[in-house]
Amino acid sequence: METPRRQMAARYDAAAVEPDVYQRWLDADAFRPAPTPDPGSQPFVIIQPPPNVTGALHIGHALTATVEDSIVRYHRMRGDDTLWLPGVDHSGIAAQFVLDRILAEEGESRASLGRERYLERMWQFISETREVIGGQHRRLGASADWSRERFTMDEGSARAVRTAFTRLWDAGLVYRGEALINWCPRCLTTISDLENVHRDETGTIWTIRYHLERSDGTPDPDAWISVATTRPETLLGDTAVAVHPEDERYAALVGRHAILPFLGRRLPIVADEHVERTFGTGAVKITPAHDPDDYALAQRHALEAITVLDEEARVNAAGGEFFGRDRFEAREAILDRLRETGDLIAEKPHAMVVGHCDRCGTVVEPRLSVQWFIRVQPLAERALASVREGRTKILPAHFEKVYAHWMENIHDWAVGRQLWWGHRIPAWFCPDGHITVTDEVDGPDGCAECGRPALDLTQETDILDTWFSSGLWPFSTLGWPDETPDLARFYPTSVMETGYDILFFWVARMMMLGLFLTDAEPFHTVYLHGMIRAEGGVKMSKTKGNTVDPLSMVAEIGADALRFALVSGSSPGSDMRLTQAKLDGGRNFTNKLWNAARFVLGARPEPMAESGGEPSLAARWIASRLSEATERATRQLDVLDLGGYAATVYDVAWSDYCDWFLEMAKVDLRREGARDADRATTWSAAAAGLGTILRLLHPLMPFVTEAIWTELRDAAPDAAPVPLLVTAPWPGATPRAAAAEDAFADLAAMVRGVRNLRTESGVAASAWVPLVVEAANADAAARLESAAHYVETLARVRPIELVEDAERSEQVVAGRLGVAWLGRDAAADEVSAGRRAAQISEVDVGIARLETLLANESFTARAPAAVVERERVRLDELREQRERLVGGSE
RNA sequence: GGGCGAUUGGCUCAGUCGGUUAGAGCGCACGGUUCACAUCCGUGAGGUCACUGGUUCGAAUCCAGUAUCGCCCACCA
Repeated sequence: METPRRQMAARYDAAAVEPDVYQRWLDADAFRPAPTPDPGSQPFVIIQPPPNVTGALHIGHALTATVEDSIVRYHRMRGDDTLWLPGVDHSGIAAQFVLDRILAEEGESRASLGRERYLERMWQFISETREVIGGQHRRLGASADWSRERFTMDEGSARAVRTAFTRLWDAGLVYRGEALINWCPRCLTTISDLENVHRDETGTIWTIRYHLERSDGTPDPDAWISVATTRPETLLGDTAVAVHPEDERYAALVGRHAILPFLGRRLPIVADEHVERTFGTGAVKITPAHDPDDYALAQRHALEAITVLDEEARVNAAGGEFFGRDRFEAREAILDRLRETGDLIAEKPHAMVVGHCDRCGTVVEPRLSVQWFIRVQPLAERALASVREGRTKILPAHFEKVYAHWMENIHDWAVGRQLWWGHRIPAWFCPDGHITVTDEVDGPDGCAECGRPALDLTQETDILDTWFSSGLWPFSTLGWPDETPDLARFYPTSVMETGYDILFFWVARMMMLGLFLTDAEPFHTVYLHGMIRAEGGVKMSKTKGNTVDPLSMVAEIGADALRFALVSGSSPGSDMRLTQAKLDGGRNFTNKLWNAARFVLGARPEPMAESGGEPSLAARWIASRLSEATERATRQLDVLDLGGYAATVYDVAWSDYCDWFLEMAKVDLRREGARDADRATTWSAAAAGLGTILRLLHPLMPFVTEAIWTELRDAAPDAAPVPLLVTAPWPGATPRAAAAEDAFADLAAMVRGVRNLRTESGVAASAWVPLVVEAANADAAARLESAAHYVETLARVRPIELVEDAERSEQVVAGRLGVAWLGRDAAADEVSAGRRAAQISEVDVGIARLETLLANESFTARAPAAVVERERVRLDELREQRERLVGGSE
């Protein structure tokens, strides 16, 4: 029974093909793990790093999706019990930032709406963006199990958050206390150290006189101590001046007092070893409520801390005449007044680092307040040990050092946020000051300490840092804290794939919380990808207008082409440049595959005979090459070397299969007098090879391979034995054919040599010219004869004449098969003389080098025998080649 | 101030725990209307692997140092 020949479209139309293919996968329910795992299968689980809900996906998300999807599809084909669980992060502060901006455009604000209506508005906003994000992942080909899609603000996450927080509290790892935290006066919330990003800036350092107190308590106009500061406005909160205990300049002053300008406050002069004598004047003004160093010093000396800035960083009532001014206005005003009084005695430029809010860029203000903290040292120790002892591996490995360094110097995590969008801290205050923490969704029954009824308690209004719920993600998504079947089956997970930029923010927190809460490493491998940069190696940013939008790329060149461009030439942890040339390369490769398939399907012999006889050299060779490529690709995917894998499949598909095999297959198929059975054999080999390539390539380029698979399945059921490629098994190991590979190598060398001869001799590309060959020996002659039909077509030479001891042209090519030169017609076109002489001297150089090497006794004695032997063989070959080149003419 | 990484043809990158002639894509030059593909095919030019020293029979690869670039961390006013 013959299948009618199918006609593939002349051009691959990704925009038309991809949505249709994706729908077929969904219809087949291809992305969901089986209801029960196959016996003997290993679980393979990736939990998707949840993108922010705040907007559309950018190119970094496309990279994440591509890498994860490739790995997941590979494992699915391997027959693993594979789950890729997708989700979205509520991204507290970022989401509020975006929504606030939208509200501002509408003339509304957080304040005008109030907490409840604001949160309603947020849910409405994010339900739209969540849809968009899911749709975009599907366009990229993400084979995630959408039925398990999660959100960090869904009820499951909320429950996990309450449980996790309560367990940390019960273990004494959560505390509430007064401390100097990073405050963003614009976002109006605490931020963590990680969200406080330091930038180098050139500021000014001013030197100010503080007059000393006289015995009558008034400032002495003639005696002072000079202090240096970069933040004059904090002067209002000064409560001391500090000097180094061994600084002789100030020794006499320690114990006395200075008088604070404007406010008249008495400032004790204290001695503290942390003061650097050589910096500034050697005397430091101490503002405990607005500087971390000063705060620490104040603790040592039991100094008062006076807050002089309000939430929005304006001078508060404690600031006297400067009340109500913004901190930077106040700075100028204070400097002006100091100039008036003559107490500003120096100002000069000063290189310094200034902390800014990661989200909005505002200069962070250290602020003294009562906050929730997680005591992280005990958590960090375990997280560190897991990596040190190899239970979790980080790729690339050098990030293990970065991780360790951070874990070793970790500070407590200020985890409360004065925001609305997020998980409210499950803590209740009792009028008597007691704190009750509970994981009960409805709150506690009463105060845990004094038993006062629940009605008297009020819940904490602070919410948790977004990264707290993200830190639970690998297990909260699987049902934790319940012992769900998914948790039992899929946890711990396998690979955590994400960008190195959130190693601390996220990976470290997952490790710490995961180990504490589940007593297991949440994943065995962390794969960190690099950042995508624009042409020229610069950062992509919307303001620079040099971003690559993944979705418009998909529309333009297709998801496969984009995916290929993102992965090829990349290595983990290294940034990579996404250039137009690279995108073109992906598009070209997609096109190449499509056309190769179009050729193969169009070349199907009709009617199709039974296969029979020996497979041709081309067929045996490509099978062997694909076997090698399969082994290599498998190895590379197993160690997550995506860039290497992409190169492997690209090379075998383009160079081996298309450039050589298909051209040789054409010869076999079109050869006059070929038997139908042989044609069938060759075509089957072509179809089988195509099937293998499709399977090898499917993880990275799922759409085009699936589309071709559909066609191939109809034409060659043996080559495409299952309905959908997405569920096809990964190619297995097949035997290599060393003989065929060697035979091909010699043949290809001959073809290349002859092509080169033609070009150099100026033979017209379309011209058929005779070729004369003096075979190296009888075996070579036999092999040449049996492969003559290939050489003829591939090198466009006809006829091929085998000779012995003939007079030869000066234009020859020499190889292991023998020496060849173009026949009479071409000889007349010779444009360069002495090619043979040049070849001989080239061979002589090689011979000389090898002779020297092999004469070196320390080489022959110390190098491994196999290496020495290889060099001996090579020398023999070159000597033979020289013999043949020289022939009888010398 | 600490730490990490990079440095390979004009550009972007590979280079398999050292093996002697360093690869690919793009770009470039030349040639091509061969019935899958010009998003293509063929041929070619182009690299003393940043520098210096060391280890070794042998170094792009290992070690030390230098330079340049990049990144991360960091409480000196």
